[in-house]
Amino acid sequence: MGRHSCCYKQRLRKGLWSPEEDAKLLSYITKYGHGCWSSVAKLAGLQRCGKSCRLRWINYLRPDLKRGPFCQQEEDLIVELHSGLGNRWSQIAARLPGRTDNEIKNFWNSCIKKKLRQRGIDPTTHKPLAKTLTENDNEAAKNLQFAPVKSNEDKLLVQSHEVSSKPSDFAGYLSFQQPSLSASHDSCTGSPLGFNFSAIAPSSCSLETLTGSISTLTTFPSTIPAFPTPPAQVNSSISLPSESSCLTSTSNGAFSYGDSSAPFSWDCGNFDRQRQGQVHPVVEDSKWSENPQLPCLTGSPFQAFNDIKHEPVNFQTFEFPQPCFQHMQ
DNA sequence: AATTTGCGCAACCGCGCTCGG
DNA sequence: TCCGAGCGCGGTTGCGCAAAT
Repeated sequence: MGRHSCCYKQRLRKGLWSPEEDAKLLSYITKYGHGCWSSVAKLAGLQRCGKSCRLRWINYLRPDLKRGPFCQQEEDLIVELHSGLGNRWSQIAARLPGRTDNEIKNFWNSCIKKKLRQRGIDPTTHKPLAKTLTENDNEAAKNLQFAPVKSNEDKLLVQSHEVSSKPSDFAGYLSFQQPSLSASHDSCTGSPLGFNFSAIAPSSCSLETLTGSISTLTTFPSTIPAFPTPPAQVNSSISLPSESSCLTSTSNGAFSYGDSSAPFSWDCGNFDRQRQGQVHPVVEDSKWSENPQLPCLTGSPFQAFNDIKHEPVNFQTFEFPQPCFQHMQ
């Protein structure tokens, strides 16, 4: 990446156009027409490359530009044309008088794409997102309740509130690789609440497709109960909240507190479901560190994904001996 | 009131094509 | 046939503003 070669060589201006530059270009082209763009720049007295002048004229100064928001008819036409032409914006623009390819491209990327996804349509293929599911899948999934917990570029975490659902149920509804699974439990009673699973979409499958596959299985709740966000810095001991959703046991018996959208989560080691109570987290300033006052053992380090910064985070598992747990009741 | 976040849009960038010397 | 300049296109970036926190 760097300055466009022609601009660099000739020390030409870049960036936003000033009203004076616009006036010069408009005045020149109105009088003489554009002809060769590289000479337009010189003859109009502009410190710009021809390419920049051409773009400014086509996308902004041209007198036949329509401007203003797209109407519904235009939007429908864009969708229709895109289904046949794909991302050939200039060809699409040729069918919409007064609109530029750039304008249509921006409108597509910022608005139409979103609308199509909301309607369960893949904006690339113009086909339903859940095309991999069969009628049987949808029928069988009717009784399941899903709630998306958090998604990132290639990973989807979904929580089921249906107690009776089994991990194998979820795997059956996705034609992707076997998702990794863990159970969630009520922190007070220890009774199962459901399962969490994360599925990693293969490269051939977009996140939208994956999300769409799940969203068509059942209706998502309009609001997802928020997990409490852990404080950024913890100096003293804290109590595990009593809300069942805050405590999630994992397959290896460890438990974690916090949700995947928090900057970090706490994984405090083996948790005895019968022994709810207070623990002393050893998290400080978003990083794990060992609190010397606590008699904890360090386990194997592992890696998680920080959904805020979109980068991997290294974690350390801490195993607390029994005295670290104080009964709530 | 200050800061952060999200979004829309203008402009840039690199690639590929065309055309003339 | 080759080469370079110019042009057109689609993808991407980054600025500025408004909304949210």
